[in-house]
Amino acid sequence: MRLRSKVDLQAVADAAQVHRSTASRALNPATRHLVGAAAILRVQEAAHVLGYRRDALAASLRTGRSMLVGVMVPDIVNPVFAPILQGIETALARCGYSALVANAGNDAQRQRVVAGQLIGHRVDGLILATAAEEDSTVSLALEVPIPIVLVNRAERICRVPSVVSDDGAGMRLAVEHLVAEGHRRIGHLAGPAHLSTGAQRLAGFCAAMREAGLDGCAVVQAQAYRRSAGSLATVELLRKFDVTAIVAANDMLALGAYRAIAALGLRCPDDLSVVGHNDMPLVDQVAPPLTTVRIDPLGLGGRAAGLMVAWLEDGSAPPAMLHVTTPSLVVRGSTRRIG
Amino acid sequence: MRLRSKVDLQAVADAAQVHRSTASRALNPATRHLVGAAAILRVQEAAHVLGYRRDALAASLRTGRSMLVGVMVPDIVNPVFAPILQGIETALARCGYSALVANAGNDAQRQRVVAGQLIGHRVDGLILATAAEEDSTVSLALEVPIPIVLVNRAERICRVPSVVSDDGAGMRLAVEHLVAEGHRRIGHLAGPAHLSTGAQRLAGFCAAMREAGLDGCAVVQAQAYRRSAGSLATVELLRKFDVTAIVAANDMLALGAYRAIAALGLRCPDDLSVVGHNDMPLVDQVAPPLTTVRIDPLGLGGRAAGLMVAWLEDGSAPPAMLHVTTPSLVVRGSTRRIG
DNA sequence: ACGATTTCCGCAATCGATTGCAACAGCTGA
DNA sequence: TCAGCTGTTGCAATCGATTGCGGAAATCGT
Repeated sequence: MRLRSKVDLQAVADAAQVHRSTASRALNPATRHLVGAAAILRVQEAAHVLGYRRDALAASLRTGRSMLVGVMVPDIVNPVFAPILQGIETALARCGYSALVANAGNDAQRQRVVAGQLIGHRVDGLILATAAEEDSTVSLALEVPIPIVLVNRAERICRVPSVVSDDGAGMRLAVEHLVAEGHRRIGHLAGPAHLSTGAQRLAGFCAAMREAGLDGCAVVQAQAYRRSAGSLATVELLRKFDVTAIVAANDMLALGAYRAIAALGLRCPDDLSVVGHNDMPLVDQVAPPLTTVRIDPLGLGGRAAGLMVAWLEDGSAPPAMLHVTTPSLVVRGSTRRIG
Repeated sequence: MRLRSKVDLQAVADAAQVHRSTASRALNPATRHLVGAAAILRVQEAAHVLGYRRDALAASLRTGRSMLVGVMVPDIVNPVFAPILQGIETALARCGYSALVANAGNDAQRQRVVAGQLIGHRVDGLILATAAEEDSTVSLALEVPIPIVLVNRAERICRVPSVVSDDGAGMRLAVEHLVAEGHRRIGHLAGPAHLSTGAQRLAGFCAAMREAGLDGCAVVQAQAYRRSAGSLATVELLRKFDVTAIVAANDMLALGAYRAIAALGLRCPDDLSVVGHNDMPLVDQVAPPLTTVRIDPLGLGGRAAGLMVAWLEDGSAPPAMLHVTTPSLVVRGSTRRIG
């Protein structure tokens, strides 16, 4: 006597006059061929009539697979991550997986805790958009062990598959564009050094400047990828160096630079050109429209999810290599020809 | 003989020389008082040494609670939803719950499918940011039944607890501001009529116009909350009506209006004032900075999550009422005094 | 018509944690 | 000394679906 007459597999089986196991097989496309046509019909009919809903939880317990992939982002409000998430979700969905998204913040310890919770919920794998150059959550995943893929940010030494935009190439595009527009004194608004995007873009900037025969030491580092940090760093940059253009490690920092420039009574691009990085949503409509390095966030997310699915289906870990996508430059109104 | 020597509760119990059940109780703060102090110590020690990780899945199967709340948004890339999600997540986390976020798109049928998947994953409740004025996913949830709360968008007739911003008040703020600035001929860029935000804001606009003694029939409806739809609708609005100001149902539409205005060779705010709605991230830095109605997305999300948790903990459904938060107006550069 | 296959289906174990029930030890008070 | 109580612990059932194994039934060939 069940008060809450839940429709479980048993109920369907009873209604269809077959055994639970037969009902299970009839309902699962992969095992359906083991069941007679008449039985399949009866079971499907019964399931439909009773409004049966398969309990993924119980199935996961038995099969050991949840069809869930945990995705960690540092800050869901940062528009950069939305399209990456989108790319991950659609790619996962195509293969029958869902994303369990967690907003983990920037603190490494909290990230580990959150990862632990995801693992506790039996996610089949982890995709991190949070990785630091030396990331303890990656270590955790390797210990457990659980499949893990990095996206957007990679570790310095590559321990797991990672898909990132070519940060060096991106900075070269930015610097070459500015040089072509007549700029010589170019500053860099660097991101946090413990993140690959911060470190790689700084390195790329310096390399590009050297290649152009310029001195690349006009660098100030922002504390975080936030507008406020970008403003602060810009003020410092302009105080220390005499530049005509700024390459920011990130669109958020570039927007911070906009504010600082306005606050100092200067104008962009008349007094100062600015180049961002990521081409995140809406930067085409800020004032002035931001010239920026476009990464392909949907592609990034899609490839990361693809690697994860391949890992899960194949069962063996893919090589711990860097998968790099090439960025492009979108020239808008924040850069101008000088001299 | 287990090849993959998984540490389950049994392993911990063995190491601590107690029964599984004792180990379970010792590890659960709520039942710990039933266990002797010595045993607790041994169990905790063993769990720590073995690196035991509680399997939330198995626990959920037994207890019937997953501590997961499904959250559906129509478009994760739309920056409006990020802060709402943020609010939901932090409020849930404070109570030990996590959010299972699903990007369901705008199609009602797909939304039902996604909701079904969430339910299949045994989420304890559903929070919808996708609701239409008559929403079939809500019907689904009521049938199942499963706790459900609406956020940002409500149904026309309130079947479940819903927390929304006071759309009527928001439009009144917008219209009154424009009237105070000397505008008389004001148009409305309406959102989709099947969404409460579209319908309520339209109604609010008309009411506010009437109150101001003005004729409020300069209305064109956008097909969706996207910039492209906003552009199209704006072109039509300006073709049909001679207005000096536009109140958009949504910031995305307002940004679309910006584009259309520029494309028509006009300028904002010189030729046309524009007011948005939501104050989503970054609209403070578009050109010109958008005057908009600020809703409190974190508060919205937080209250929705709070209602959900109360429902889950209490066990009985809270009244199916509308919870309304009052918006405020943020005056920036897209509106100007005329006459 | 009979043995050999193939097809279909039921049985029971399994995943890992939780929890009602009962047993048990040690203690108190009569 | 024993009934009764309290505080701990063990036992076994339970949540719901999956799946290896073996047997029954149906089909086929000769």
